[in-house]
Parts: sequence; structure tokens; C-alpha cells
Amino acid sequence: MLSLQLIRDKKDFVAERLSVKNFDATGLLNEIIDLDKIRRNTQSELDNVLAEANRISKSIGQLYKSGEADKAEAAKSRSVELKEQSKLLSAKLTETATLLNKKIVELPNIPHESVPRGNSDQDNETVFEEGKLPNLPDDALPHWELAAKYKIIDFDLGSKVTGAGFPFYRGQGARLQRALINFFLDEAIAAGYLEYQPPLLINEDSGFGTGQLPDKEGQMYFVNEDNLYLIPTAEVPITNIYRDVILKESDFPIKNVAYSNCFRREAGSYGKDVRGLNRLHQFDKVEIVQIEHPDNSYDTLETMKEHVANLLRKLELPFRILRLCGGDLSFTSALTFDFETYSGAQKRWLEVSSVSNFESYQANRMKLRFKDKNGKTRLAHTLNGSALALPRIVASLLENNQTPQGIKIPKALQRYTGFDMIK
RNA sequence: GGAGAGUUGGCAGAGUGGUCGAAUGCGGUGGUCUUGAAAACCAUUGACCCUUCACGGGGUCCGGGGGUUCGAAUCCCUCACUCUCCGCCA
Repeated sequence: MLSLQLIRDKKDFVAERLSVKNFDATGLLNEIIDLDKIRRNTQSELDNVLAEANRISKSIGQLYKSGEADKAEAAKSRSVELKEQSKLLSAKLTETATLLNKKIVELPNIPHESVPRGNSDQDNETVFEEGKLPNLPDDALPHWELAAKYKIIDFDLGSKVTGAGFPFYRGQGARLQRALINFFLDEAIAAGYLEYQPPLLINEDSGFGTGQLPDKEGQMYFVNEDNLYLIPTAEVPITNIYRDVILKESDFPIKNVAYSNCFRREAGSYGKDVRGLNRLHQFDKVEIVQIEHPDNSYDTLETMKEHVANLLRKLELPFRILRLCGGDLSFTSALTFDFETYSGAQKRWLEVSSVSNFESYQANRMKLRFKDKNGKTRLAHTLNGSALALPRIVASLLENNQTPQGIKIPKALQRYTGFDMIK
């Protein structure tokens, strides 16, 4: 969430910046300013009432001790009056504060100044492209047909046992999954990230902290019996490690990596976008998360981008990097770069990673702070990125590397798969 | 799943109705001493909100929420979590 201070000081600036996300905030901002005024006035009134009540309560004890019971009784009745007042004021305060908070949370993060205006993925800016696009014969197969041909991924079996979007990986397919996970984890560890294995279910507070709740609960699976959500990404448990934490400046940089299954309901998706591995309800992902000093977060974002780019180079996949436009930027992000690999048989670019700086937006929601050199408590910055999401990587690998003899495994991966060809 | 015990400041740990935001110890920070360091000694050491140009003043917080009372860390209810024993189990 945005800080109230920023909204108070620079309302017009906030409105202008949010318009880049095609978000008209003017009405909401005015409501927030008004509620804030009411809240502060109410707080002051309540404080005064409580201050008097405290004084009186203390005096009552004294009065009884010194035998002035009649005075004590008088003080008591005044105290009862004050209590009535404080009840009313405190109810008003809670109500106002709750509403205020609800409104602030409705504001998305303000985009970084480099974010281009735009409405959809059509307006994203390609900032980098590398690698040669594969030159496949006309009869090249899309990955779902390759998966069937080599019996390495079984979508129908998944439908039978669970439902659409929950495939089985089999034989060399299963081994390839395991290889990619280990490869990604090893690369991250070599780059200085600390490995975590997070819980796959999270509570409501965690969902709120990273911004999935309250608005996007429809995207998560919910376990009603225990009031827990299945994680849509390891970002949620890993970032929430630092919820309600005050770090020391010397704790930076915090670099964590986690492999996890990810669960997404993906309600409303259809068509070619969901064919095969393109969009699943359960998939595997290695996620990197960093907590940073505000001064360094954009340098860190560059470093994370470079890490992801190197993974794709080692996998010998052609890729490009997009700077997301305002309209395509997520609610919580200030700046996001998407990585896409080219999938030769489908002849389309597939998003395989998303690297974002959330600045203090998540940190403010989850009260993730640090003490700076002057002893002042400030909000930290959070960042994360996929490094990488498996399914579309597998799709690209299968399609681009298909040969009449089988599917070639990139060199960097062979020591993890134990084979150089799927046949 | 059954029975019981617990949750206090960065940590350990006292406190069972009034002067307790909270003893004490450890840790942290600053200082004295020292060539330097250690030890010793002295001081200081939470978060949040309102108010003030500032100095300062006021308020809230002893797991979360609610209640009793003039007054709650202390009593009651409730939820969460932790621990112990029993049961079950990868």
C-alpha cells in the first residue's frame, strides 16, 4: 500500500502517476484525505478524554487511601461519564480507521518513471532481444504433440485423476522437470541466494502482505476447512518471512530462492493460450526474492534481470525482455520486466519470467522495515522474479530442439538429466 | 483426535487488581579508563498514533479479539500459536 504521508503531501502527483496505470484515483484520494482528517481529529479528542480518565483513576486510589471516600465517589461518577464518551469516540475512531485503511489498500502501487503508458500487452516495450530464432521444418510439432509422441507428459491422465491443467510428467519428462529445478536452484545458490523450502499453504495475513488479498482471492485455491490458501507462487511465503520484521541495515541484501509448486485457478482462461503447457493450474517454479535498501533496489532489479538472462543463455533459448506498460503492470508492482522465450512450433513468444520491484508497496502492507544509519525506522523494498517457471521453458525446449532422432537437451542441463536426447 | 501447561520489551525472566511500559540479568549504543583491546564503571536502550516550527505534551500496545471494574500484564470469555503426555501416522 502507498504511504499515507505520500498521499497527504503529494496527492496530485499520486493521481498523475496512477493515471499511467489507467487508474483514476482522484475520487479515492479525496475520500482518503477526508477520512484522514476525521481520524486525526477523533484521535485527538479520544486522547484527551482518556488522559483525564487516567488522571482520575489514579486519584481514586489515593483518595481511598487518605480516607476521602466521598471525593472518591464523585470522581467515580465523572469517570463513568468519561468512559461513555471514550466508548463512542473509540468506536468512531475504529470505524474511520478501518474505512480509511480499506480505501488506501484500493490504490495500486505507483509506477516507476520509466514505465510507458499503454493499455495492454500490445504496448509493452521490447528492451532487449537475444538468440537466433529456430528454423524448424513445416511439419514441426507443437510441444503437446511431442509430449504425447515421446510419452513424457500426459495431459489426459491428469484430467482423469484431477482435472484440466494438472498434467502428469512421466519418464524422461519427469526427469527433465527435476533437472530444471535443480539447475535453477544451483545457479541461484551460486549467485548467493539462500535456499528455502516454503509451506505451500498460507494464511490470510500472508495473502494480504504480498497483495493477493483481498482482491485476487479468486485466483487462489482455498482450503475452507482450515482457512488456508494454496500458494500461487513462492513469493508469498518467502516474502512474508519478513512480515512485521524490523531489519538492521547490515542485514541487506537479503537474497532468498525457493522452488515450489504453484497453484492458480486461472478462472476465465481459454483457447490456444491454455493449450498444453501454456497455462496450468499446478506448475513448478523457482523464485528469487530480495529485500533491499531503498537506495539499492533498482540496481538489484538489474542484477536479477541479468541472473534470469544468464539462465536462458545457458539453456540456449532465444529470448526477449519487455518493459511492461502501465496497463499491463500488476497492481503491486512499480516496474516489471517480463522475459519471453520463443517457442518455435507454436511460433509465439511465451512468458517465462517476470522480474519486479515493488518498492515499499508490499513492505508497507506487511510492515517490513529497517533501521537506517540514523536509527530511523523506514520501509524496505521488496523484489522478486521467476528464475524460472518450468512449463513454458519445457514447451520451448521441446519445440525448438526437436529433430528426427529425438529432442536434444541443452548442454548445461545434461549433467542434471543424465541424458542428451529424449527419444 | 484426547488431557494438561504456557504465550511479558532484541533475548532470558520477575510481576496475580491501582503509583507497571513494566524489576533484574544478558545483549545493543554512547562515554570514562587504556598505546589498543578486554575487564570494570557511568549513562542510555521498544513500536505505533495524535499534537508542536521546535523543546515538549498526550494516547495505545504485556499473543489477537471481546468482557468485568472508577482502574487489568494481573479476573472472565473467545480465537490463534507453543510445549508436555496419550492416541494415530509419512
